[in-house]
Amino acid sequence: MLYANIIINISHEAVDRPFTYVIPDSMLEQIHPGTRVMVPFGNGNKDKMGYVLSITPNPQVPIARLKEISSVVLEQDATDSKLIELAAFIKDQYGSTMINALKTVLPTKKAYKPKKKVETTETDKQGDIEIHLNEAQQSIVDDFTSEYDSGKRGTYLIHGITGSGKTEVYIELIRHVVAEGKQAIVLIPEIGLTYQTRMRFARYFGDRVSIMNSTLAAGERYDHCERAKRGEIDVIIGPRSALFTPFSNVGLIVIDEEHEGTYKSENMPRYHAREVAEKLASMHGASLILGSATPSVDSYYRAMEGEIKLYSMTERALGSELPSVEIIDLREELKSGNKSIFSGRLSELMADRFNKGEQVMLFLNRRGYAGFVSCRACGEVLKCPHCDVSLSEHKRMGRMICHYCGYETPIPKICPKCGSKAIAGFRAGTEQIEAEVNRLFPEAKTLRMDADTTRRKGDYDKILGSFKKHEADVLIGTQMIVKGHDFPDVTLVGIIAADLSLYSNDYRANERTFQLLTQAAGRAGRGGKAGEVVIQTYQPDQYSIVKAASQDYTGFYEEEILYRDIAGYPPVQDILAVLIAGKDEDRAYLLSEQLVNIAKINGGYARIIGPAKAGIGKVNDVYRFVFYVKSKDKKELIAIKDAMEGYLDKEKTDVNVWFDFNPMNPY
DNA sequence: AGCACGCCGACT
DNA sequence: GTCGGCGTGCTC
Repeated sequence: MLYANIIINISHEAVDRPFTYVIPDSMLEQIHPGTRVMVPFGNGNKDKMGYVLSITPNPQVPIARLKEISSVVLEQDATDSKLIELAAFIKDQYGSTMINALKTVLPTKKAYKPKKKVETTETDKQGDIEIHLNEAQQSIVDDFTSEYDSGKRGTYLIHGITGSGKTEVYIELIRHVVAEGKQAIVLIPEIGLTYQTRMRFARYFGDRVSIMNSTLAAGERYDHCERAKRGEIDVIIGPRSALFTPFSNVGLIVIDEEHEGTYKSENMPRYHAREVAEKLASMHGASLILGSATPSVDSYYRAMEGEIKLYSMTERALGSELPSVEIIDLREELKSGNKSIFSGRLSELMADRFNKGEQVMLFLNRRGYAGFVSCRACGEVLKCPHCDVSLSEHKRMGRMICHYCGYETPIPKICPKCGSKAIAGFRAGTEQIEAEVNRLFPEAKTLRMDADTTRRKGDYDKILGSFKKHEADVLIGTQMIVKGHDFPDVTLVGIIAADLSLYSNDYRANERTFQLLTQAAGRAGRGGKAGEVVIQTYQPDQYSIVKAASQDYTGFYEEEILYRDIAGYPPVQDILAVLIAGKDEDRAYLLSEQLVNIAKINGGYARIIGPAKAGIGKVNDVYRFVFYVKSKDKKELIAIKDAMEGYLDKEKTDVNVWFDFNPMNPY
């Protein structure tokens, strides 16, 4: 006998969980995850509509209490059942409860107050504007559309250097599928679209395109969903959650900047938008386009293995030259007595640009004025009393902040341990760079962009807009200034400390460094003028830095994949991280040992590393342990995860367990 | 969300 | 005695 776990279509917290029903033999064929059924519910046995989540041979509830499904709904809502099937996929792949998977996938049913009307674009009407494609762009469009028209579907990777014009290619491909009455989903990294790109899409698709903001309120998201359901839009552009737009017939999914870390969810379930998009594409019979100037090693590996098709664009669309890049060895600078943040070469070039009235971008891979505060007399480091990490200094606010739990305390004047006054923050931050620029070039106007100066909605656009209007000579910032913005007057990019992103103990450190440097360098010389890039580093021989300087992606990839292969890291092997957290340290450790045992019993070739105290062993007074399971066969890892989930279902414990496949950050 | 069960006030 | 108030709690 088979049973169905069903969620009742009532929008209320209290019944927002599955109920089990007997599947009558006559319905066995028709019932799958996502099927809409009618079931008797509640004391009055009123017929309610529900969605089948999953099918199981052994129900959790005594069989005597179960009722039968009364009927299968004739008109199946294809979009809803697709999304539920997608939720089931997410649950299976990443490990989570079905409810959590559903919550990430289904639009909020909550009613919303229609406040201000949606921002309207004051653009030209949809239609026939030059799109002019160059040869490289046109050949991709031709190849893709001919495959598409012959009924072929699949995943494609467009490797196009910065400025090669990927957006125009996307627009052409989308136009092609939209012309067939299908819809398209375009994913962009959380950081948002530039104004120009937004305008370009609006120009081609008029009011048939909807752009989701990453700071979207629940009500607004609901509105997008309703419009999509009513068939009022053909194209949705948004962050990873835009995948869950209830379209009836998706023809194409585009993931721009596919290497970006924001495509991996940091909440439970920790799904990767790339993988979910591929599943969604196959459900709809759609194709998936991945695009990047610096493809993820994961995707490029798949292209090299012949799993997905690779397109390359190696020239800038407007024909401007790639910038010339110099690597400056900071060790030599120190030897020659230069203690400034800027090397001699960088300050020389900055002076030159200020004289010419051109603009400079200074990039630092570090947040705020942050960094730990330590005592130079006794060596004491200020730590969070609740977490196993050092506190970060936020000078402007005069406070020390824990980036893990939010704990705050004033910046101390004397060392709490020995009373010395020699207590101070280390490391360069964007604030310090700004101060240094002001000191060396008092006439240069500076703008700073980092987590502190972009706190409010609109700050981001304001700073970039102001820089674009040339209201400042220098833009100093973290990661967020390197994303695809065109500043034609920028002819110099300075990377202050290229190796900062190498110091994390994470296998992706080199990949991340290469991507950041390549993208930062790509900001220089986008107008007619030639650009120069200065990369300052203490490790001038590191391959990720050398290859970024020569803008040599394949060279980087070849070195990187060699290392991944030897070390057994993704994409050559898959990793399942299991995080165990509990207030009681002993119980948490005991459970991690039990789970390791289950992994050993259920795994054939999988290797297990741990359990060990997590890198950050305590957060908010909760103790954390971690172990990793590695295998060349992802299915094996999923089976191990399923076995552990089964154990946890039965065991009932106050210790929390999370799964994370191919984690983006070490635990 | 619905619907029943439940334990106290004013009604035939 | 008993009809009905809606507070509380459960729904496979």
